[in-house]
Amino acid sequence: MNPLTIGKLAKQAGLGIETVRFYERQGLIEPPPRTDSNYRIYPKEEVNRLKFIKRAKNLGFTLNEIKELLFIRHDPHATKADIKNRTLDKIEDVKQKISDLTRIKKALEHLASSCDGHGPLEECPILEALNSDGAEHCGH
Amino acid sequence: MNPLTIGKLAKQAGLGIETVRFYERQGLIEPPPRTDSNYRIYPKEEVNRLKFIKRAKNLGFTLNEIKELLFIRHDPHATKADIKNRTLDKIEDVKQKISDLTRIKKALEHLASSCDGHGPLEECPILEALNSDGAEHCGH
DNA sequence: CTTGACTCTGTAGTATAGTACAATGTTTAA
DNA sequence: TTAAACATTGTACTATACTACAGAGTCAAG
Repeated sequence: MNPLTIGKLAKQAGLGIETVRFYERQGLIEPPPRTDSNYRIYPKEEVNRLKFIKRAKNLGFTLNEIKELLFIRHDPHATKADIKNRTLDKIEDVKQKISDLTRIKKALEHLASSCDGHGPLEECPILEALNSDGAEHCGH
Repeated sequence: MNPLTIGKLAKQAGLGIETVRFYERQGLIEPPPRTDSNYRIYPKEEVNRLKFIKRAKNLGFTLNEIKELLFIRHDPHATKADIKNRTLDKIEDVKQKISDLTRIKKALEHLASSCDGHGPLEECPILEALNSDGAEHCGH
């Protein structure tokens, strides 16, 4: 309906043209159809895939991990149980990340609120935010 | 009390020795004191800093961002208000990450539960997990 | 109908974050 | 007391993820 050239696609996704072609070479997006003059033409939904890749990268996923996320339900030889297991593994990874980030957030909030007081800045360093067990925090 | 050589430190943090020296060159950890024979000796707390770096990296922070997190309250020329503002910015970043991850988690949980049914796998792709506004999801 | 902005392929260069020596010196444990 | 297992500096190499051309062809506005 409103097919996009690579330049428009890249702009809408907030990426460079070269990056889009790079993602195609890496198998993160499908090679799109071409015009008679060999120009790539993309459906507008491709913008969402690129935005997903961009944000997932920001969350610490590598391009390979993102590829797995994108294609997890497309392996025709995998059983539902296989897919479920792989999905459950990924859910665990994501939960761990959320938990780590939540602790960083708490440490930062603690620091921010200590900027309101009159004494010196709290000694409680952000360091303690990610102690391996995530248990106690500055002893209060 | 129980100072560590670089090898023991690296092992306890789950990193390579070369990586620890690399982080020192990058300013992520302080150059430690040396023995008479020029060996680095670390207090055992240094393990926590390295573990923090490791996990923060896994969350999509670059080494420079991690450096900022680690030293945010150590700039002697910054006012409390400066530090507070920088901290509030970082809190916003972290909140965005948590929100993105929460949506990925929901999409994965949806996929996992669709693996239990008898029909074909849900078409709902993980793609929609990160639509820019994060609004609707598969229309159910 | 031309000029400027777009596209193509292919190759090469960059930034980040390590990783792996080589050549040498130190510690430790049999 | 000597061999292994550790440490030192310095340099070079790698993987990941772009980014920037060159040299060519294509499209769209004036």
